[in-house]
Amino acid sequence: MLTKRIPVILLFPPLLRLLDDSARVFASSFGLLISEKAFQGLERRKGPGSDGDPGFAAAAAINHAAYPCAGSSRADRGGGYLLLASQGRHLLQHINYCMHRVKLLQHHGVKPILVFDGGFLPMKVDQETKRARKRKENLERAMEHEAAGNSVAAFDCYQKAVDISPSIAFELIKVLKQEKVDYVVAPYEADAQMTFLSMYKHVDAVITEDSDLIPFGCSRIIFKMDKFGQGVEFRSSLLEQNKDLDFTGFTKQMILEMCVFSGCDYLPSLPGMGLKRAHALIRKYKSHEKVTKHLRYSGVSIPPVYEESFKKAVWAFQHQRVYDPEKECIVHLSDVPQDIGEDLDFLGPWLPPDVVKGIAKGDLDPLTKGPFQVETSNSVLVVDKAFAMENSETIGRRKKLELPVQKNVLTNYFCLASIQAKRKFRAPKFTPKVLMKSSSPCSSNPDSDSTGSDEMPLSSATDQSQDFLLNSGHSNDKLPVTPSMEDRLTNRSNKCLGFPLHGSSVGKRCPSPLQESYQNAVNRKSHEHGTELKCTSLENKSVKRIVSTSHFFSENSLSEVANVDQNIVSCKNKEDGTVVLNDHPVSLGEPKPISFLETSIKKRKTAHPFDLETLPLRNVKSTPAIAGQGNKDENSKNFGRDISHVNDYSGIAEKSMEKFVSLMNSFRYSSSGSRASGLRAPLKDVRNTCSMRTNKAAVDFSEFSYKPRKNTARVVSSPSKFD
DNA sequence: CAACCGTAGAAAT
DNA sequence: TCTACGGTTG
Repeated sequence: MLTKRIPVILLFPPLLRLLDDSARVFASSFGLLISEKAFQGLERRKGPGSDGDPGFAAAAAINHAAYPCAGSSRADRGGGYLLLASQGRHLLQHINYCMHRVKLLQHHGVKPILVFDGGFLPMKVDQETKRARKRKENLERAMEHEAAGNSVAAFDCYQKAVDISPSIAFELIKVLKQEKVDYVVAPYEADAQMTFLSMYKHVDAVITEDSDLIPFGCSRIIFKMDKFGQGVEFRSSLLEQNKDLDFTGFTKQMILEMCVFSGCDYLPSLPGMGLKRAHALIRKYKSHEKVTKHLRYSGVSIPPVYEESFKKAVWAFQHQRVYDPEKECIVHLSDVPQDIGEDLDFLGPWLPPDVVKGIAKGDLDPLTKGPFQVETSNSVLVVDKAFAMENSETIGRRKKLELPVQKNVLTNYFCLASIQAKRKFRAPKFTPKVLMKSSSPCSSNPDSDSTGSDEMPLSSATDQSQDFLLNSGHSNDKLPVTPSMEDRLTNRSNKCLGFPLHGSSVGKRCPSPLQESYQNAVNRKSHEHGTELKCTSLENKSVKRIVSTSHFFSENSLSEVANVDQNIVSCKNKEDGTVVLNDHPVSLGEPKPISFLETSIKKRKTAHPFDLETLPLRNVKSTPAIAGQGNKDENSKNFGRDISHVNDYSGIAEKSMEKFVSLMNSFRYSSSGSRASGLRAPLKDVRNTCSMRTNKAAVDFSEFSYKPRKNTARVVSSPSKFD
């Protein structure tokens, strides 16, 4: 998983752990934006390809990586073709996995937009070249091993020498084009791009594994979404209600500075400075200037460069260059301040509109800014062959497809907790009126009580993926498409957004037998999740672009899910007879009391000093969302604030949180238990003999000393550059 | 000085 | 995720 490879990112998951109230387990699938990182397992390693030649030119790397496969267990299949196919299998797994997620979201009426990483930010080039160097070393080592006849060791090194993610992205984009799923390749970082889309309400939420989205200021993030569509939701608006760390009075700026202090991609943290200390310091001194001042005053020697680097890191979070799909040009995430200086290249060099557009569409290599060097036809061939091979294998033996499993234990923990909670979860008594009209999946199906059917979604997920595979494999022979409301809707939304691609649209083919089996599986799953579907539809009131779910299911008249989902769509239509984006699907009446919050949050509920309005929202409106009324714009703008639906998840959330908190209680922050709280005076004037953690942005901390420890001397990196 | 805490590196996956 | 370590608290 990505976070294991990049220590810098590791620094933020602790923050995630500390979020309880604002990070809630949600039990329905929603959210509109998927980062490729959400599909973990997708990236074994982030960064350039071997030989310092980064990015998408990974096809060459595939050859290298594939080569040792011949010597491995797959040798029996023989030949170079197999080598590539073997790699293709990996590609396929990832693509398959991604598409499963896409379909899952689409099934729940969510329109995903996949966001890919683009070029490197100058600030990160150091890291990337280091990674590239390591890969090169591994490649050389692999060749040595190979020459020595040690194929196992060689294979190991070959694996380390390869960056497969660009090739996955490249192939995935092809599939996305075929499937008419929206995507966008960021000019630089996907995180910034996703934040941009979220900020300007092109999407309602971001699904990702990367907690960098928090310092970026993304207001609604869904972490660790599993294959059931469950995950942990983060809302910046609920941050104040967090218990483990007290964020009351924190502005977005403070959160950002806290994160930078504790270490980020753009700036390594000071030794001994972790999230807790950063939090305590920011809490007390409010701004990074005052914090550094205080640290210096306390005798900590901080290099003069630090403040400048700190500012740059903050700016990189705030003003990074991203692609504006509306204007079809490169823009800053937010307007740059005056004092930022002349040279803005550290935010990502400016790019001409045609280039950045080409990159966004996946037509241009974000690194070379030119056409891809990859031999497309070949790779297609390889992948197609791999598809065929995979299919014959999986269908023939009905072998369980090896989807990348979420290995993160925290994730698993959450999912487990959610599943456990789900077993005991009963339909909320409160049901939206509109939904009552149709046959509810819960009421009509005796199995809707999900007890004991946990394996089901698993297998259905597998089926689904396989089915998808099959379809993709034959995706050239597309069946006639009938124009529909959804199509119009789709076109419209695309037009207005200017995304590279089309609208979503899954179910435009006649259901194949496999598809039908998938449908059945989905239906069964839907029954199981009946109540959650209702929640989903509740959620959807704030979802900006709901497309095609009903279409998908309308071809399967048996689907009760379809009824529900169609209801949503029909509600969307009812205002003026045409499909309206951003409309409320259901009328909820009075906002419900928030039981979850009431029970688990004792903190005061004051006006939010956490200043959401500091964000450069284009359509800012402070009117609180009132469920069931208001115009469409308001709905989408205020989605982050209407938490009435929380009611429905309370059981799940409490259950999960209870376990979560007990597991994570080592992180408990109690204001009364003074030990952890408050500021610890750092050790004074002790020379920091240790080296810095290595793979971070290059900042010279040779002068710096802060809470040094003996054991830090064990750090491997030889600080030659600090000499 | 025991108990506890946060950080950081190693190990496992 | 696990664990060792140095540091703080009372």
